[in-house]
Amino acid sequence: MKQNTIPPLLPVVPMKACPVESSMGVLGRKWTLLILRNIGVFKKERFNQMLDVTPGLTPRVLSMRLQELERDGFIKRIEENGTPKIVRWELTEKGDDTLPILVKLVEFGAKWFADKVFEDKKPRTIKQLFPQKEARRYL
Amino acid sequence: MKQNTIPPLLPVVPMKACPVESSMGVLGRKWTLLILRNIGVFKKERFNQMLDVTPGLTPRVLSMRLQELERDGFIKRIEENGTPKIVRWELTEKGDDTLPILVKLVEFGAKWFADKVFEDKKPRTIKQLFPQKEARRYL
DNA sequence: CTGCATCCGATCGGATACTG
DNA sequence: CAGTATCCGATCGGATGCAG
Repeated sequence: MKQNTIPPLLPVVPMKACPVESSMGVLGRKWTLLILRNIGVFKKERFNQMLDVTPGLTPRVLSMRLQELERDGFIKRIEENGTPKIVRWELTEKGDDTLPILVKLVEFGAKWFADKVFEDKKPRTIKQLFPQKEARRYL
Repeated sequence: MKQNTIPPLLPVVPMKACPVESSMGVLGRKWTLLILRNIGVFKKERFNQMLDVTPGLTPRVLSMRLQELERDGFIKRIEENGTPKIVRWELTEKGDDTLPILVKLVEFGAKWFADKVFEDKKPRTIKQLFPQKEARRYL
C-alpha cells in the first residue's frame, strides 16, 4: 500500500528558472546520455568506437551530439597527433557530474524495465549490477 | 585538474537492452518529468493546477502526458465524485521511484546552470535548496 | 473543471553517400 | 579515422476552439 500524506516540499530559495528543465534541455536529447555513458563509464572515447557500441546511432547524429556536448562544456576534444588522426573525447568535470544522473536512470530501468533489460526479466539493484568498489564513486 | 585514469566499469550481469534507454524512452519527453515533480513534490495534483504552475504547458500536451504516464504505470487517476468533477492524479510506487532521478537533475542544474536558475547566479547544493528533514526521503 | 479535436509549422533524427 | 552533406519522412508539440 502506498501512503500519500506527504505535504508539498518546496525549495527554500526562490528560482527564476527550473533546474530540471535546464538540465534536460541539454541531456534530454536522443543518444546524449548514452554518449556520456560510453565515454565516462565504458571508456569508449573514440568516434568509431562509440558507433560500434551504440546500435542505431549514426555518424551524423553522433557528430551533432559531440559538438553540442563540447559547446556546452560536458566533453573535451583531445586530438593526438599521428597518422591516421586519432581523436579522443573525455568528460570535463561537468560531464563527470552527469554520471550520478545516469546511475539513477540505470537503477530505475533495472527495477522497472527488467523485462526489457534482462534475459531472466528479474529486477536488479544497482549494487547487483555494479558490485565493484570503483562504482561507489557514483552511488 | 581532472584525473582520467579510471578503467571501464562494466555491469556484471549481461543486458539485452539498455536501462538508460528504457527509462528515457518514457521520461525523456518534454514536460514529463516536470509533471511528475508537480504531482510528487509540489502536490499539484489537478489538471488546471498543473497548468497554472507550469508556464508553457498546454492542455493538449498535459493531457497526452498524463495518459502516457498512466498507461505506463507512473500515475493513477483518482476521480472524486462531485460537481463539478474533481480529478486528482497521484504517483504510483513506480512514479515515486522517479523522484530520485529528479533530485539528481535538480542537483545538477543547481550547480551547473546556476546563472539561469538563481537570481544571484550562485550555485547551490541540493541540501541548501531542500534543507527540510522530509527531503531526506529522496536524497 | 477536465479534458479532446483539428490543424499545422518546426524540429528532429534516420538513410545514404561522400571527404580530408 | 573522424567526421560532413544532402535529403526527407516522421514526430512532436504549440495554437486555437470546443465539449461533457
